[in-house]
Amino acid sequence: MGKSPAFEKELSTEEKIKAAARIVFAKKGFAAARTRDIADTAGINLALLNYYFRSKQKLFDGIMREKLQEFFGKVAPIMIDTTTTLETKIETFVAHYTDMLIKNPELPLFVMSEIRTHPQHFAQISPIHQILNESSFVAQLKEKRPEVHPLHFLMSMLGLTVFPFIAMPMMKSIASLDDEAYTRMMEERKKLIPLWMHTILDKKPNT
Amino acid sequence: MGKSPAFEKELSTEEKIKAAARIVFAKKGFAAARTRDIADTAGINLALLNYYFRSKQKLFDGIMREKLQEFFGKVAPIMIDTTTTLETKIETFVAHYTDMLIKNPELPLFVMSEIRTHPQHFAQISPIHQILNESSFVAQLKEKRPEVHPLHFLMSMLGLTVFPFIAMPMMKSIASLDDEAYTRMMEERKKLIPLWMHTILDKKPNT
DNA sequence: TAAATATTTAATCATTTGATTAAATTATTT
DNA sequence: AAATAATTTAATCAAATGATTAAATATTTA
Repeated sequence: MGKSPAFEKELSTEEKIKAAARIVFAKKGFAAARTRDIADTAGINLALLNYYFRSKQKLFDGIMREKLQEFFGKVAPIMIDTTTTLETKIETFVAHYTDMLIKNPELPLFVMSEIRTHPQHFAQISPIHQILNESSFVAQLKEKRPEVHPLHFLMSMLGLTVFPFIAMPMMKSIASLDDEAYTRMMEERKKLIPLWMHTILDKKPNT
Repeated sequence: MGKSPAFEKELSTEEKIKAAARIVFAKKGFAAARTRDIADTAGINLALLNYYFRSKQKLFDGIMREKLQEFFGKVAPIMIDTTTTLETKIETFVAHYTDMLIKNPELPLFVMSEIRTHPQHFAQISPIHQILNESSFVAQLKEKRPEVHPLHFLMSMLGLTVFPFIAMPMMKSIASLDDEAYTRMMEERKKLIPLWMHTILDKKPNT
């Protein structure tokens, strides 16, 4: 196959395989990714994949654990922090996630697909379940809007932040935008989303 | 394997195959779906799949075209309609999509995955590109908030409406909800999202 | 420096899969 | 009733794939 990515030098064979696996699994998913694809991308012999990782499935599991940790690992500390205001939490979350997803736009679809097909992998990430059960964030939401289930606001904040990355190819096509223009829109949303979240939180229905 | 779904009677063989294909492809995606899975689910002999559809890929393409049409086919008429207000458009869109996705919660992930891996399939759906280029909806957004790119509001409305279905397994797990409770939350959002969209549209930044 | 260990290679294999086929059966047409 | 067409079946096949293996090479250790 063609030239390997630039990571070919300086990395150990094991790290080369993982780097290649991140690329190929994110792009194609588990079933459509071939071990030959991963070996070619890593620039190594196919047998080494089994030598280091025992099987395709084990390699995938390791990459997925890492990706789930990357996706969810930082959200819990933001939400649990009792020293920050609700406004700060929202701004920190939106800024952090937008930056991470600009770097890894395929991550949400990758992670959500895996959670839908293998929910048991997700259940193992214990910090996630603290978000609703014992987080300062939820306590602050309940205090501000006790009549609305806090999950509504959580999924709205996630929807406003993450969905544009999930729908990125569609949105770029609809609006004829290139990557750079789309990234600029995502940067704009770092300011817009916290503003919107606060207007949503402040707005009570008229009755 | 096992007992076939209830559609086994009354449908032609061709329709049985398509119904089974919708189930298996939505659940597993193209690569992980085996033609034997589809045949078993349809309760027919494997060779009939090729007799009627020529190949797995052609069968998939037909189902995907149908699903893309289902996902996008109704949004354009809502957005292009020059006789309805912006408020009505938002309410109609949210109500329609929420109802559709309650019935087909795996549809957004299925469609978004395909658009990401094969954007050329999406490019063929011409009504979608009318949404930004010549729709009443966008004209109304520009009139109301000329200083904000209308794509922000489109992706926000989609994010608020569609993302909770993409993240449904995750959200159900986090909040320990069953399907029925989650569906009730989605119904609540039919009222909440239009309200939120209007507060977002009405809120200008303080300067 | 020899032995032990780790890594790598090319070849190979078992299994799975999508597709094909000849023959049989059923349905339709003449 | 016979001929034709459509549908179905069981068996089979070629290709691809994940995994294995023996042998060679490189590195480390005593």
